[in-house]
Amino acid sequence: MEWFSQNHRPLPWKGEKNPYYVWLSEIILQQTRVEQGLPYFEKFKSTYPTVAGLANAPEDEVMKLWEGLGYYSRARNLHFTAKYISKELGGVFPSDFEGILKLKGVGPYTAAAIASFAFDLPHAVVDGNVYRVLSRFFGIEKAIDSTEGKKEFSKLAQTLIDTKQPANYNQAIMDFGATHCKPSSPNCGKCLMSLNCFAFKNSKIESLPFKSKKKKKTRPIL
DNA sequence: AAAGCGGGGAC
DNA sequence: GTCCCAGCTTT
Repeated sequence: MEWFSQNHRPLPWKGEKNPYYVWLSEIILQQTRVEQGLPYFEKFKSTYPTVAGLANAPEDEVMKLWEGLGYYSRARNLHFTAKYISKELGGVFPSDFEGILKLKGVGPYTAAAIASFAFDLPHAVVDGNVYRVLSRFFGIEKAIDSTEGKKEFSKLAQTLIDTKQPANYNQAIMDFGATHCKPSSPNCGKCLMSLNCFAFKNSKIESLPFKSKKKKKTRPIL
């Protein structure tokens, strides 16, 4: 958080408290780089300023707006959930973790993100950035793509969160992973925590985090 | 537990 | 080519 206080990336969803906008940004950013998702967030926000607007939009219009972003089930679930919130929940976004997690297209990461950013609830996010930062700093070699590994990281993350400012903590650790503790060529040279970092001290920056799954094979040439 | 889903940038 | 990205759903 000290690092974060002096390394701000100004992004339109930072500090956002409207759960609809937080949700929208998080769905768009699933497995998607910030730079790629940014214009889509602006498009959706201006086209559908409210969840009711999104709910009332025709399906093909929503899909057309999503075009080019990939993982199209996200768009279908986005539209479905907007209709659900608008029609079944009276337009009121769920405000507790369990309720948020029930929404179609919302998993553990996104539920924690919405809970913390929009409602200041102390749920730690665990995304690709968090896996990387925690595995390196604590020297956790358990596979991040295994059921057991996910449980362990999630449990650890939850013990680390600053319960007084969960939104700021979650933003900080993800930004730190995205721009400082990067997958390749992390900026260990000027890292506030390198002297306490297991991976840095043991030359394991390149081998952490550990994944067990084989690389996806190229399609055989027929 | 493993597979399926995508476009795109960095190396 | 390979890896990874503010992951989730289905098998």
